[in-house]
Amino acid sequence: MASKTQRPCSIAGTLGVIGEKYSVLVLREVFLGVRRFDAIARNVGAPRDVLAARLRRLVERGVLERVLYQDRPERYEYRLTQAGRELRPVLLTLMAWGDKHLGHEPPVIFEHDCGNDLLPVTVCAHCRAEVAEGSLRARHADPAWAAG
Amino acid sequence: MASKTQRPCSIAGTLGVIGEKYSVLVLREVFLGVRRFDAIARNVGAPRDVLAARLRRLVERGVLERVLYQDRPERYEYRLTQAGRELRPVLLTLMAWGDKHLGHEPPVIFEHDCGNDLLPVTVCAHCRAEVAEGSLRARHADPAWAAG
DNA sequence: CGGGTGGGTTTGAAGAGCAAACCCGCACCC
DNA sequence: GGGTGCGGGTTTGCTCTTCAAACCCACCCG
Repeated sequence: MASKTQRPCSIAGTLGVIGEKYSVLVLREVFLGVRRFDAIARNVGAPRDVLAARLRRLVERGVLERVLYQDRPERYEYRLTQAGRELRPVLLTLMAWGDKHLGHEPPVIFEHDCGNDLLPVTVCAHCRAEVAEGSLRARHADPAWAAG
Repeated sequence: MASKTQRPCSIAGTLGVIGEKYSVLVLREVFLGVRRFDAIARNVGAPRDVLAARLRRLVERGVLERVLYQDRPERYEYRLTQAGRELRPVLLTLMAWGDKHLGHEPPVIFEHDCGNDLLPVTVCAHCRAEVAEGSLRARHADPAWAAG
Protein backbone atom coordinates (compact mmCIF):
# COMPACT_ATOMS: atom_id res chain seq x y z
CA MET A 1 0.00 0.00 0.00
CA ALA A 2 1.46 3.30 -1.06
CA SER A 3 1.04 6.13 1.39
CA LYS A 4 1.63 8.92 -1.12
CA THR A 5 -1.07 10.75 -3.01
CA GLN A 6 -2.21 8.85 -6.03
CA ARG A 7 -5.05 8.86 -8.50
CA PRO A 8 -8.21 7.50 -6.86
CA CYS A 9 -8.95 4.38 -8.83
CA SER A 10 -10.81 1.10 -8.60
CA ILE A 11 -7.95 -0.73 -10.26
CA ALA A 12 -5.68 0.34 -7.41
CA GLY A 13 -8.42 -0.61 -4.97
CA THR A 14 -8.75 -4.10 -6.38
CA LEU A 15 -4.99 -4.51 -6.35
CA GLY A 16 -5.07 -3.53 -2.69
CA VAL A 17 -7.06 -6.72 -2.16
CA ILE A 18 -5.46 -9.19 -4.58
CA GLY A 19 -2.33 -7.37 -5.76
CA GLU A 20 0.33 -8.79 -3.48
CA LYS A 21 2.67 -11.46 -4.74
CA TYR A 22 1.00 -14.91 -4.86
CA SER A 23 -2.52 -13.70 -4.07
CA VAL A 24 -3.82 -14.25 -7.58
CA LEU A 25 -2.14 -17.65 -7.78
CA VAL A 26 -3.81 -18.63 -4.53
CA LEU A 27 -7.14 -17.69 -6.05
CA ARG A 28 -6.32 -19.70 -9.16
CA GLU A 29 -5.84 -22.78 -6.99
CA VAL A 30 -9.10 -22.27 -5.15
CA PHE A 31 -10.90 -21.82 -8.47
CA LEU A 32 -9.39 -25.14 -9.56
CA GLY A 33 -10.72 -26.79 -6.42
CA VAL A 34 -7.53 -26.86 -4.35
CA ARG A 35 -8.57 -25.61 -0.92
CA ARG A 36 -6.00 -26.79 1.64
CA PHE A 37 -2.91 -25.02 2.90
CA ASP A 38 -0.32 -27.61 1.98
CA ALA A 39 -1.66 -28.23 -1.49
CA ILE A 40 -1.91 -24.52 -2.22
CA ALA A 41 1.63 -24.00 -0.95
CA ARG A 42 2.94 -26.75 -3.23
CA ASN A 43 1.10 -25.56 -6.31
CA VAL A 44 1.90 -21.87 -6.07
CA GLY A 45 5.44 -22.35 -4.76
CA ALA A 46 5.08 -19.73 -2.03
CA PRO A 47 6.93 -19.76 1.30
CA ARG A 48 4.56 -20.97 4.00
CA ASP A 49 4.71 -17.85 6.12
CA VAL A 50 3.92 -15.66 3.15
CA LEU A 51 1.08 -17.95 2.15
CA ALA A 52 -0.35 -17.75 5.66
CA ALA A 53 -0.26 -13.96 5.48
CA ARG A 54 -1.91 -13.89 2.03
CA LEU A 55 -4.69 -16.23 3.09
CA ARG A 56 -5.34 -14.13 6.19
CA ARG A 57 -5.59 -11.02 4.09
CA LEU A 58 -7.85 -12.57 1.47
CA VAL A 59 -10.17 -13.77 4.20
CA GLU A 60 -10.14 -10.36 5.91
CA ARG A 61 -11.01 -8.66 2.66
CA GLY A 62 -13.92 -10.94 1.94
CA VAL A 63 -12.58 -12.85 -1.04
CA LEU A 64 -12.06 -16.19 0.70
CA GLU A 65 -13.62 -17.76 3.77
CA ARG A 66 -12.21 -20.30 6.21
CA VAL A 67 -14.46 -23.32 6.52
CA LEU A 68 -14.02 -26.00 9.17
CA TYR A 69 -13.84 -29.42 7.53
CA GLN A 70 -12.84 -31.53 10.55
CA ASP A 71 -12.58 -31.23 14.34
CA ARG A 72 -9.90 -33.01 16.35
CA PRO A 73 -7.65 -31.50 15.21
CA GLU A 74 -9.45 -28.43 13.92
CA ARG A 75 -8.74 -28.04 10.24
CA TYR A 76 -9.97 -25.33 7.94
CA GLU A 77 -10.06 -25.05 4.21
CA TYR A 78 -10.39 -21.95 2.07
CA ARG A 79 -13.34 -21.28 -0.19
CA LEU A 80 -14.37 -18.46 -2.47
CA THR A 81 -17.04 -16.06 -1.27
CA GLN A 82 -19.44 -14.59 -3.80
CA ALA A 83 -17.12 -11.61 -4.21
CA GLY A 84 -14.27 -14.05 -4.75
CA ARG A 85 -16.17 -15.95 -7.41
CA GLU A 86 -16.68 -12.70 -9.25
CA LEU A 87 -12.94 -12.43 -9.72
CA ARG A 88 -13.14 -15.16 -12.33
CA PRO A 89 -13.02 -12.67 -15.25
CA VAL A 90 -9.80 -11.22 -13.86
CA LEU A 91 -8.13 -14.62 -13.89
CA LEU A 92 -9.52 -15.46 -17.32
CA THR A 93 -8.26 -12.25 -18.92
CA LEU A 94 -4.83 -12.69 -17.35
CA MET A 95 -4.73 -16.24 -18.68
CA ALA A 96 -5.91 -15.24 -22.14
CA TRP A 97 -3.19 -12.61 -22.47
CA GLY A 98 -0.54 -15.06 -21.34
CA ASP A 99 -1.74 -17.74 -23.72
CA LYS A 100 -1.49 -15.31 -26.59
CA HIS A 101 1.71 -13.44 -25.76
CA LEU A 102 4.04 -15.67 -23.78
CA GLY A 103 5.07 -17.87 -26.68
CA HIS A 104 4.28 -21.25 -25.24
CA GLU A 105 1.46 -23.71 -25.50
CA PRO A 106 -1.34 -23.09 -22.99
CA PRO A 107 -0.73 -25.34 -19.96
CA VAL A 108 -4.46 -25.36 -19.19
CA ILE A 109 -7.38 -25.12 -21.58
CA PHE A 110 -10.98 -24.64 -20.47
CA GLU A 111 -13.77 -26.23 -22.38
CA HIS A 112 -16.91 -24.15 -22.31
CA ASP A 113 -20.37 -25.65 -22.11
CA CYS A 114 -21.02 -24.52 -25.67
CA GLY A 115 -18.62 -27.20 -26.85
CA ASN A 116 -15.67 -25.01 -27.80
CA ASP A 117 -12.42 -24.22 -26.04
CA LEU A 118 -12.94 -21.04 -24.10
CA LEU A 119 -11.52 -17.87 -25.60
CA PRO A 120 -12.62 -15.09 -23.25
CA VAL A 121 -13.38 -11.66 -24.67
CA THR A 122 -14.45 -8.57 -22.79
CA VAL A 123 -17.53 -6.81 -24.14
CA CYS A 124 -19.80 -3.94 -23.22
CA ALA A 125 -22.78 -5.34 -21.30
CA HIS A 126 -25.18 -3.01 -23.11
CA CYS A 127 -24.33 -3.46 -26.78
CA ARG A 128 -22.32 -6.70 -26.51
CA ALA A 129 -19.61 -5.30 -28.75
CA GLU A 130 -15.99 -6.03 -27.95
CA VAL A 131 -14.42 -2.97 -26.36
CA ALA A 132 -12.30 -1.61 -29.19
CA GLU A 133 -9.48 0.80 -29.29
CA GLY A 134 -10.89 4.29 -29.41
CA SER A 135 -14.35 3.40 -28.19
CA LEU A 136 -14.12 4.76 -24.65
CA ARG A 137 -14.17 8.23 -23.18
CA ALA A 138 -13.22 8.69 -19.53
CA ARG A 139 -15.34 10.75 -17.16
CA HIS A 140 -13.62 11.58 -13.88
CA ALA A 141 -15.49 12.07 -10.64
CA ASP A 142 -12.73 14.47 -9.53
CA PRO A 143 -11.85 16.66 -12.52
CA ALA A 144 -8.47 17.43 -10.97
CA TRP A 145 -7.30 14.05 -12.23
CA ALA A 146 -8.81 14.29 -15.68
CA ALA A 147 -5.69 15.05 -17.66
CA GLY A 148 -3.06 13.60 -15.41
CA MET B 1 9.69 -14.80 -9.77
CA ALA B 2 9.53 -17.78 -7.51
CA SER B 3 12.28 -20.30 -8.04
CA LYS B 4 10.41 -23.26 -6.56
CA THR B 5 8.36 -25.70 -8.54
CA GLN B 6 4.92 -24.39 -9.29
CA ARG B 7 2.02 -25.17 -11.54
CA PRO B 8 2.80 -24.14 -15.13
CA CYS B 9 0.26 -21.47 -15.87
CA SER B 10 -0.37 -18.51 -18.12
CA ILE B 11 -1.75 -16.49 -15.24
CA ALA B 12 1.59 -16.81 -13.49
CA GLY B 13 3.32 -16.00 -16.75
CA THR B 14 1.33 -12.81 -17.24
CA LEU B 15 1.98 -11.82 -13.64
CA GLY B 16 5.67 -12.32 -14.35
CA VAL B 17 5.32 -9.44 -16.80
CA ILE B 18 2.87 -7.08 -15.07
CA GLY B 19 2.58 -8.51 -11.55
CA GLU B 20 5.07 -6.42 -9.62
CA LYS B 21 3.83 -3.59 -7.45
CA TYR B 22 2.88 -0.48 -9.51
CA SER B 23 3.20 -2.14 -12.92
CA VAL B 24 -0.53 -2.26 -13.54
CA LEU B 25 -0.94 1.30 -12.30
CA VAL B 26 1.75 2.42 -14.71
CA LEU B 27 -0.19 0.77 -17.52
CA ARG B 28 -3.37 2.48 -16.35
CA GLU B 29 -1.67 5.84 -16.73
CA VAL B 30 -0.39 5.05 -20.19
CA PHE B 31 -3.86 3.91 -21.21
CA LEU B 32 -5.17 7.25 -19.96
CA GLY B 33 -2.63 9.06 -22.12
CA VAL B 34 -0.03 9.90 -19.46
CA ARG B 35 3.28 8.96 -20.99
CA ARG B 36 6.06 10.83 -19.18
CA PHE B 37 8.14 9.75 -16.22
CA ASP B 38 7.31 12.59 -13.84
CA ALA B 39 3.60 12.54 -14.52
CA ILE B 40 3.41 8.78 -14.13
CA ALA B 41 5.37 9.01 -10.88
CA ARG B 42 2.96 11.61 -9.52
CA ASN B 43 -0.18 9.75 -10.51
CA VAL B 44 0.78 6.31 -9.30
CA GLY B 45 2.62 7.51 -6.18
CA ALA B 46 5.63 5.28 -6.75
CA PRO B 47 9.21 6.02 -5.65
CA ARG B 48 11.21 7.18 -8.64
CA ASP B 49 13.76 4.41 -8.53
CA VAL B 50 11.08 1.76 -8.39
CA LEU B 51 9.22 3.41 -11.24
CA ALA B 52 12.41 3.44 -13.32
CA ALA B 53 12.83 -0.29 -12.69
CA ARG B 54 9.19 -1.04 -13.58
CA LEU B 55 9.36 0.93 -16.81
CA ARG B 56 12.58 -0.83 -17.78
CA ARG B 57 10.99 -4.19 -17.19
CA LEU B 58 7.78 -3.37 -19.05
CA VAL B 59 9.84 -2.21 -22.03
CA GLU B 60 12.03 -5.33 -21.90
CA ARG B 61 9.00 -7.56 -21.83
CA GLY B 62 7.41 -5.88 -24.81
CA VAL B 63 4.45 -4.18 -23.17
CA LEU B 64 5.71 -0.60 -23.46
CA GLU B 65 8.16 1.09 -25.79
CA ARG B 66 10.39 4.09 -25.26
CA VAL B 67 9.80 6.72 -27.92
CA LEU B 68 12.04 9.74 -28.42
CA TYR B 69 9.94 12.87 -28.37
CA GLN B 70 12.70 15.50 -28.35
CA ASP B 71 16.47 15.76 -28.86
CA ARG B 72 18.64 18.18 -26.91
CA PRO B 73 18.18 16.94 -24.30
CA GLU B 74 17.10 13.48 -25.32
CA ARG B 75 13.71 12.75 -23.83
CA TYR B 76 11.69 9.61 -24.14
CA GLU B 77 8.09 8.82 -23.43
CA TYR B 78 6.43 5.47 -22.89
CA ARG B 79 3.80 4.04 -25.22
CA LEU B 80 1.84 0.84 -25.37
CA THR B 81 2.90 -1.78 -27.87
CA GLN B 82 0.24 -3.93 -29.50
CA ALA B 83 0.74 -6.52 -26.75
CA GLY B 84 0.34 -3.75 -24.22
CA ARG B 85 -2.89 -2.52 -25.78
CA GLU B 86 -4.26 -6.02 -25.46
CA LEU B 87 -3.99 -5.76 -21.70
CA ARG B 88 -7.00 -3.46 -21.72
CA PRO B 89 -9.41 -6.27 -20.69
CA VAL B 90 -7.24 -6.99 -17.66
CA LEU B 91 -7.50 -3.39 -16.48
CA LEU B 92 -11.22 -3.23 -17.24
CA THR B 93 -12.03 -6.37 -15.28
CA LEU B 94 -9.95 -5.20 -12.32
CA MET B 95 -11.78 -1.90 -12.42
CA ALA B 96 -15.20 -3.51 -12.73
CA TRP B 97 -14.60 -5.70 -9.68
CA GLY B 98 -13.41 -2.74 -7.64
CA ASP B 99 -16.38 -0.60 -8.69
CA LYS B 100 -18.73 -3.32 -7.54
CA HIS B 101 -17.05 -4.53 -4.36
CA LEU B 102 -15.05 -1.74 -2.80
CA GLY B 103 -18.00 0.23 -1.49
CA HIS B 104 -17.29 3.62 -2.97
CA GLU B 105 -18.44 5.53 -5.99
CA PRO B 106 -16.42 4.80 -9.15
CA PRO B 107 -13.72 7.49 -9.49
CA VAL B 108 -13.67 7.02 -13.26
CA ILE B 109 -16.49 6.01 -15.57
CA PHE B 110 -15.97 5.10 -19.21
CA GLU B 111 -18.60 5.97 -21.75
CA HIS B 112 -18.77 3.43 -24.53
CA ASP B 113 -19.45 4.38 -28.13
CA CYS B 114 -22.84 2.72 -27.88
CA GLY B 115 -23.98 5.58 -25.68
CA ASN B 116 -24.00 3.78 -22.33
CA ASP B 117 -21.59 3.75 -19.46
CA LEU B 118 -19.30 0.80 -19.91
CA LEU B 119 -19.99 -2.28 -17.82
CA PRO B 120 -17.47 -4.85 -19.00
CA VAL B 121 -18.45 -8.53 -19.00
CA THR B 122 -16.33 -11.48 -20.02
CA VAL B 123 -17.93 -13.86 -22.50
CA CYS B 124 -17.00 -16.92 -24.54
CA ALA B 125 -15.91 -15.77 -27.99
CA HIS B 126 -17.73 -18.66 -29.66
CA CYS B 127 -21.18 -18.57 -28.13
CA ARG B 128 -21.09 -15.04 -26.67
CA ALA B 129 -22.55 -16.29 -23.38
CA GLU B 130 -21.23 -14.89 -20.13
CA VAL B 131 -18.91 -17.43 -18.53
CA ALA B 132 -21.05 -18.80 -15.73
CA GLU B 133 -20.24 -20.74 -12.66
CA GLY B 134 -20.05 -24.39 -13.56
CA SER B 135 -19.67 -23.88 -17.28
CA LEU B 136 -15.96 -24.71 -17.61
CA ARG B 137 -13.98 -27.94 -17.48
CA ALA B 138 -10.20 -27.75 -17.25
CA ARG B 139 -7.96 -29.80 -19.53
CA HIS B 140 -4.33 -29.92 -18.43
CA ALA B 141 -1.44 -30.27 -20.86
CA ASP B 142 0.52 -32.01 -18.10
CA PRO B 143 -1.88 -34.41 -16.34
CA ALA B 144 0.36 -34.45 -13.27
CA TRP B 145 -1.19 -31.08 -12.34
CA ALA B 146 -4.75 -32.03 -13.07
CA ALA B 147 -5.99 -32.56 -9.54
CA GLY B 148 -3.57 -30.35 -7.65
C1' DC C 1 6.77 -46.22 20.65
C1' DG C 2 8.23 -44.04 16.11
C1' DG C 3 6.92 -41.95 11.94
C1' DG C 4 3.88 -39.29 9.03
C1' DT C 5 0.38 -35.56 7.94
C1' DG C 6 -1.87 -31.01 8.16
C1' DG C 7 -1.44 -26.39 9.29
C1' DG C 8 0.78 -23.37 10.60
C1' DT C 9 4.80 -19.98 13.50
C1' DT C 10 9.69 -18.72 14.39
C1' DT C 11 14.27 -17.46 13.01
C1' DG C 12 18.03 -15.14 10.86
C1' DA C 13 20.00 -13.76 6.40
C1' DA C 14 19.10 -11.64 1.89
C1' DG C 15 16.60 -8.77 -1.04
C1' DA C 16 13.23 -5.12 -2.36
C1' DG C 17 11.06 -0.79 -1.23
C1' DC C 18 11.32 3.71 0.55
C1' DA C 19 12.16 9.12 0.84
C1' DA C 20 15.34 12.31 0.09
C1' DA C 21 19.26 13.98 -2.05
C1' DC C 22 21.85 14.35 -5.95
C1' DC C 23 23.16 14.86 -10.99
C1' DC C 24 22.99 16.21 -15.86
C1' DG C 25 21.73 18.76 -19.95
C1' DC C 26 19.32 22.21 -21.33
C1' DA C 27 16.06 26.41 -21.62
C1' DC C 28 14.65 30.71 -19.91
C1' DC C 29 15.35 35.13 -17.88
C1' DC C 30 17.55 39.07 -16.45
C1' DG D 1 27.07 34.84 -17.09
C1' DG D 2 24.48 33.60 -13.06
C1' DG D 3 20.43 31.87 -11.05
C1' DT D 4 16.16 29.16 -11.48
C1' DG D 5 13.53 25.47 -13.11
C1' DC D 6 12.25 21.21 -15.59
C1' DG D 7 12.50 16.40 -17.20
C1' DG D 8 14.37 12.14 -16.33
C1' DG D 9 16.47 9.68 -14.06
C1' DT D 10 20.56 7.43 -10.30
C1' DT D 11 22.57 7.14 -5.61
C1' DT D 12 22.32 6.68 -0.73
C1' DG D 13 21.22 4.79 3.62
C1' DC D 14 17.55 2.88 6.12
C1' DT D 15 13.56 -0.16 6.78
C1' DC D 16 10.34 -3.56 5.70
C1' DT D 17 9.41 -8.13 3.21
C1' DT D 18 10.56 -12.23 1.63
C1' DC D 19 12.92 -16.34 1.86
C1' DA D 20 14.28 -21.24 3.19
C1' DA D 21 14.73 -24.04 6.78
C1' DA D 22 13.65 -25.36 11.25
C1' DC D 23 10.44 -25.89 14.64
C1' DC D 24 5.89 -26.89 16.94
C1' DC D 25 1.47 -29.07 17.99
C1' DA D 26 -2.42 -32.31 17.61
C1' DC D 27 -3.60 -36.14 15.84
C1' DC D 28 -3.54 -40.84 13.28
C1' DC D 29 -1.41 -45.22 11.94
C1' DG D 30 0.99 -49.48 12.79
